[in-house]
Amino acid sequence: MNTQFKKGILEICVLSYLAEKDYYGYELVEAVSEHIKISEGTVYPLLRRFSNDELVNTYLKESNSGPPRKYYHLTEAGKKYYDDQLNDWMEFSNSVNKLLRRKE
Amino acid sequence: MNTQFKKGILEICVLSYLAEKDYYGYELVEAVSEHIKISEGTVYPLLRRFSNDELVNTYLKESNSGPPRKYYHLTEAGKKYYDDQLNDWMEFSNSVNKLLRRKE
DNA sequence: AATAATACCTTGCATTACAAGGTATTATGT
DNA sequence: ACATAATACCTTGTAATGCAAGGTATTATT
Repeated sequence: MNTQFKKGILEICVLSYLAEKDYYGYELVEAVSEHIKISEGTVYPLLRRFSNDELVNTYLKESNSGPPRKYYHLTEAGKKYYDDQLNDWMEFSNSVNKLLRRKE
Repeated sequence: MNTQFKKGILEICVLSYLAEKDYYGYELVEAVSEHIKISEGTVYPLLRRFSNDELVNTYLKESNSGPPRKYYHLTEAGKKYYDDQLNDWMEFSNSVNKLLRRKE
């Protein structure tokens, strides 16, 4: 799959899950990857950015089957950012589809 | 509009026009920009790549209202590449939409 | 003669995804 | 007990692409 297509979209995908409930990083990799392959090397830096921009806050939680997990919780700013990005994406993909179907 | 969204897609947009008829660079900027803003600094390097990969061939034609125009013509390889890219894009955007609507 | 419009082009920057590497903990197989 | 796999975190360097900002040259307009 064309890697370039993913630019900017994987961010929305991750936010979409975080809008539902708190996730830890590894869990997000698996969840998103059910639909679109995303790498750990993509997710962790992305979550770090969210954290720096205060779109999420984080907390650690012990696991009984492995190392401790770092959970990410969407802030109000994060929810707003998600809504905005989602709107932009819808507009964008509509524009692309209109362009591609302009001959009909 | 989020610049990242455009990565890889503008290529398909340009190909979509070239699949119809021969265009010159400046004309492509205007045509695509009716739907999605694309810069000259994007189009010319992109067309250069197409040319290097032999997805297009080019010819010059005088204009009676300005400098000569460099036209781009899609090769057979270019058509195939366009079809493939279009398929990938459809698959990709379907996957994204499925992910975003998974809760319904 | 000066400005705008057309048409071509390049350089350097910003952004993001990923492969490939690493560390540490717990589970499983032998 | 020991080795391997699975889980879970992380970083570094590379590749790709879009764009702003610059440039050149031709023709049209004022």
